[in-house]
Amino acid sequence: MLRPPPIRPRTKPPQERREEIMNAALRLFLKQGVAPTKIEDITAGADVAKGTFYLYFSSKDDVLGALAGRFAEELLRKITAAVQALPTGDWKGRLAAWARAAVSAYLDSLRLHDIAFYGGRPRPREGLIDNIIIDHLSKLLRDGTGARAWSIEDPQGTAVFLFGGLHSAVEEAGRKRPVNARNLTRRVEGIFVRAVGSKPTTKKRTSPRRRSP
Amino acid sequence: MLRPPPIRPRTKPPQERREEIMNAALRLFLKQGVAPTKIEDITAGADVAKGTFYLYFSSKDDVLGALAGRFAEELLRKITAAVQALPTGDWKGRLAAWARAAVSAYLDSLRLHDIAFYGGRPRPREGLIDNIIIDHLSKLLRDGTGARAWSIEDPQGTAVFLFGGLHSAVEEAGRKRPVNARNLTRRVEGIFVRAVGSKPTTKKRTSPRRRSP
Amino acid sequence: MLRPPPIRPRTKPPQERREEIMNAALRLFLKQGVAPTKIEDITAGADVAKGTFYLYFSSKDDVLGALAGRFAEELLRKITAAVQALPTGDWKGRLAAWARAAVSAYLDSLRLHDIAFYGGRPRPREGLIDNIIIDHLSKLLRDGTGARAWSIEDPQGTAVFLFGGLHSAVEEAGRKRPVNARNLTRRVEGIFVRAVGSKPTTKKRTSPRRRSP
Amino acid sequence: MLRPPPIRPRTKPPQERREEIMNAALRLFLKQGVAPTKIEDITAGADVAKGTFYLYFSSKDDVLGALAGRFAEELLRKITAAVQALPTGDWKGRLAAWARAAVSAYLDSLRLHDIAFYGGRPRPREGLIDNIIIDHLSKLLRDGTGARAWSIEDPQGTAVFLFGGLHSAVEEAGRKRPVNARNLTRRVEGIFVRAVGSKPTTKKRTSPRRRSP
DNA sequence: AATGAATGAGTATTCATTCAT
DNA sequence: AATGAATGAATACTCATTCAT
Repeated sequence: MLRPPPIRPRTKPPQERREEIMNAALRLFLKQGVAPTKIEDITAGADVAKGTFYLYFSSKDDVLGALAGRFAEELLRKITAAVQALPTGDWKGRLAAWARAAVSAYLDSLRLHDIAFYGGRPRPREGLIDNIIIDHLSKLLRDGTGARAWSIEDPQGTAVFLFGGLHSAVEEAGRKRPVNARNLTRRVEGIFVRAVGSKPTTKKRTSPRRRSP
Repeated sequence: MLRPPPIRPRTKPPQERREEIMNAALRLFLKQGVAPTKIEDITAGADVAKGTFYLYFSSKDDVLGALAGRFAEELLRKITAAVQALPTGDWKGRLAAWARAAVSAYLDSLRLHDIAFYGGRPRPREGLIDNIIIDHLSKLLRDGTGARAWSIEDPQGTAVFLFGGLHSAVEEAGRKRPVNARNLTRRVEGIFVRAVGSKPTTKKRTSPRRRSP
Repeated sequence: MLRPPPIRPRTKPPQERREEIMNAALRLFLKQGVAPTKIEDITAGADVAKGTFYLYFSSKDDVLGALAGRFAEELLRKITAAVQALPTGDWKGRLAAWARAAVSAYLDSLRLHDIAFYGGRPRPREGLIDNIIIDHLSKLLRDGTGARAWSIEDPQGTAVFLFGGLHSAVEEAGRKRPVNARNLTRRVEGIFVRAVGSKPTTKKRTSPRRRSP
Repeated sequence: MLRPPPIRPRTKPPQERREEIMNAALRLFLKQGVAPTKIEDITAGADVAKGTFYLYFSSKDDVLGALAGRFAEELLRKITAAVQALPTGDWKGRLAAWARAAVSAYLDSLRLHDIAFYGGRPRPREGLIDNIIIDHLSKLLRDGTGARAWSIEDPQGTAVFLFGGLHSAVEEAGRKRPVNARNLTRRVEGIFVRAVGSKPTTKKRTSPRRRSP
């Protein structure tokens, strides 16, 4: 009497199952976005029954969280390794290494992070509406370069960076009201100006605060 | 035949109705996030019937888009005004003004932008998972300040800004593959280092640190 | 151009729709029991879409409650009418009328009440397990009749009644603990004895518990 | 090879395991009702694995049945013992003993019986919808007492008993159609009237109703 | 005998969208 | 233009039951 060989073992180490489900979810989230992905898609992708999903996660949001956590851990590990490879004294080097490692890790998984954290709409509306703002900044940077006020190699990329940073800073500030608008503004303004390669315009401002002793 | 005068006019100028619906939607998106907001919530908030929504918009995504457009327009208007108020030659001033205006406009509507664009999850779970990464960067900045490698007043805020910028830059890059990883990395690295108050590390760098003249 | 005549009006007075759904639910609950009846069965029975159910009720339990309320109202109306038809002074007549009206109303809708209130299992297990207890009481009543201790026409029916009453009384008592077991016991005992046509065992009980004389 | 002695014996006498499962089920049925109790709750309560349940019972209904059987047996044993303790000739005494024993046994396990047999909804909605009917009867009994038509010490309790008995009688009748409505009505009516005691027990009570002091 | 991971049919519930009035 | 009752496809989630170990 022939018995079909048990192709797939009925049970697996829990951690392994969990990982498989997470991986299937990740794959689908990346491919089609979070919202349009149904629990059933995930279980089909992981080759388990629907109920099995709920043995490991309580909802789609739950996997999303697990995915985010996993990503953050890995990212931190990479960055830490990169920074520690440099001598303690080389601060700029370490900072640069930090940036490099982070960019690299993100590039490795590209849209993943965004997706994991923001629930990544299928495609942030082809052509990001922010664009009109970023383009405006980009033009300012380019014009300034033209006028030799500063020298920016890639105005568009820089504009994107600055805008993204600004956005984050304001959002973060909004998270802990009341917002000290003056401080926030000064700080952002300072980074903008320094980032294009100049000192913050200390001029007129009498003394908002600290003076060199 | 006497008709009691209609308390609420059954019809209104279309533009006005449209605005009312948008405002109701905005209010709700801000309060509870986009996904959990039902069309019916919006119409209830705008004090119109459910069907009326579809007279002005074709879907929730449609209002979201309209909201985003309106925000972007206003933002651009404010920034432009601020920049144009300065003399053409004052490039740094103009850049600073740009930043100021943008921060200010965002603060005006705080979470709005993020919500409108990212479908804002109810609240990125108090304490943004990115935090562990940002905290790491923050510590690096603080340590460097302690070691007088640079001088950062607000390491946490700066970390948030830099991380946000980095994130945007990578994301943007990912949008138009193939990514020139080398360039991207170099650019981000450069902004990081400049932002903390130094020139990009030209490697040859004789003096790691700026001295006050 | 032929238009199919609108057979079924798309909308109806809310109260009417609600009634139709309740009626469909009742019909099904009676036929197959509450648990096995799916919401979809109900909507199919009422010839409405599934969603319509939730426009009028929030769950199956909700309809069940509405059904119970409706039944109680009708029952009360019938009883009240019957009692008021008799002269105020005729107390026994009124009590008898009460009983008659209640029995009659229940018979009208037979299993309905039970179903509405207890969620009526499809069939209280053909042959009610209580039977062995009731049979025991029934035999006692019959034996007593044989011994001319009393005269009971229908021992089985009486046993059912007494057992049902006893059950209700204990259950009700259990509802408001602490239970005064002594009182409850005395009361039930008294009704038992009176119901078979005698006076309660006259009070003589001096001590709470029996002693040998 | 040394194996640590198993703390909990992996196997037990079957009868014992079975009892443990029944007890766990009973406890849960009493606490939260039958329907909301999951098989898994039961096995957790009995400290066995899910699969073990199916080694002893085939379904939830199966345990329910076993529980009911066990209860009926015990009840019958107690009643029989109580009745047999009295001399054969003392019929009223025996009837009274029957009632006492039954009440006592029920009180011992309070809600158990009802739950085991009727699938006891979590709690027949605090305040039994029947109440409006029972209250009506209760008022009639009280009024009659006031008018010295009879003397009922506890009108509410008596109403509960009579209503419960009536309900059972009708339900039982409905079980074996065709119903002889005339007989049923006469019988119930008779019990009602007898149960309140034919003559107004005028005895001790000086004034039937409260007077203002 | 006992376990508990895995299964998947069964169902309740939601909500964007339509359309007769 | 406005309404809101009605729709029903889409989906999340449950839980009794099985079975490989």
